[in-house]
Amino acid sequence: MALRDAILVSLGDGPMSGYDLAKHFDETIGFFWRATHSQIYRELAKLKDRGLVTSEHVPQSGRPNRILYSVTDKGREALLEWSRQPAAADPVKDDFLVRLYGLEHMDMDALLEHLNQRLEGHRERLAKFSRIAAEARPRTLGELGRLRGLEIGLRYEREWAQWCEETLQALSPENIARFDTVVPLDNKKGRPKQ
Amino acid sequence: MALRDAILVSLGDGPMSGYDLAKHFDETIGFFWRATHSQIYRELAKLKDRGLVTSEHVPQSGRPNRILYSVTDKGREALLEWSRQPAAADPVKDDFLVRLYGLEHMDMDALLEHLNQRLEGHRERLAKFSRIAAEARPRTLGELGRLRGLEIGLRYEREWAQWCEETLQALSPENIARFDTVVPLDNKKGRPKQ
DNA sequence: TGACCATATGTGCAAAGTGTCATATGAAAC
DNA sequence: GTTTCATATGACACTTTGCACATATGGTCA
Repeated sequence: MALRDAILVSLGDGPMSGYDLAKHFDETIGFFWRATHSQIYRELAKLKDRGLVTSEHVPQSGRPNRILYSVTDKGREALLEWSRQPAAADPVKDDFLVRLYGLEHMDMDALLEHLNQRLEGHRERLAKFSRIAAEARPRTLGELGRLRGLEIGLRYEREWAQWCEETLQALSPENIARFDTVVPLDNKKGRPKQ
Repeated sequence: MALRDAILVSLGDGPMSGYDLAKHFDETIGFFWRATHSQIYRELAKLKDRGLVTSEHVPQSGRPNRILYSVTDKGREALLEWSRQPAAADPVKDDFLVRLYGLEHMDMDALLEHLNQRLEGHRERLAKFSRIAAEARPRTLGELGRLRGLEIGLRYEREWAQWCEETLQALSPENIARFDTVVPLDNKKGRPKQ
């Protein structure tokens, strides 16, 4: 139940509406935790019921009114209590690695293409994170923590990018040629090319 | 919907029972994908309904009978088709990084303790993966793919371990002393020590 | 003898998460 | 003029996931 806490942490930066939070989850905190707007609105309703946040209606002209949420003392206490609980280690769940595990049964051309796409994504995020990290000058504890988060994101993207390059090399036609002597039974239809 | 495919890939190694698969998910494929036995049994039932696997009852003496599942041609086709679909990038979801983001609102002592625990886990898995990788001599495409999977696991654990060390350093009492001038309002009860 | 463990397959239920639709409005693009 | 976009909140259906429980049996250990 960490969506609750991800929201409370986000509201620590100041009052936000559900819409703001959804954007915040897409951008800032998005590397660590994801949530859709429907999930967020539902969770906000629960948080309000339990008294962890308060809401305030802000009329707007032209656009729909906003509902600004703020953390209460009870909410801050809940956060503190949460931080004492053991942190759930996030299990990696990766489609692509499952495919690699069953490499013999896959469409190799498609796999290489996906690998290239993936490499590109990792490179882009690596460049973005590097740029932000280079300019960071943490002055508060909060900023220090966020910089450490950025740092693991950076390492993560860097390693994945390098791994993609290595894997593209390892799975290049020249390199897999010698493995092709072992053709699995079920690939008679599956791999017409090469 | 990749649990389906993770099961089909696992069954590519040969017929297995639900119980076998659950163990397989705990051990071999566990770094990429996780599933509990209840999830697996339910998914197997669905797969059988759709004709992607067949089942065979194997009587045993003493223990409950096993039900061995095998992939059908239709199942192999489904796998191949799946491998052509874009691979879903796995969103990182990490309690601990959310806490770091809201570092000002957390219990620092507890956080440092969790960080140490985490470091230990990463080190253990790093050692384990290194050991396995050192002995690997891939002879088939499948083995090559599994080695590549192991390689990213290794890199992942290595970077996390290093990051934990760096972060422990960065959040050591000496280093955060100068940040302590900015004491958040809500920490009056939260951080009695230090 | 009784508790517990490993094997083996399942069900029930609640929580968590995803995707789509509904509603409302002004501004900009075509 | 009509579509589309950005803002803004919410309902609803659906799937996925995880936990606890149910059932069955033989072996091990205290």
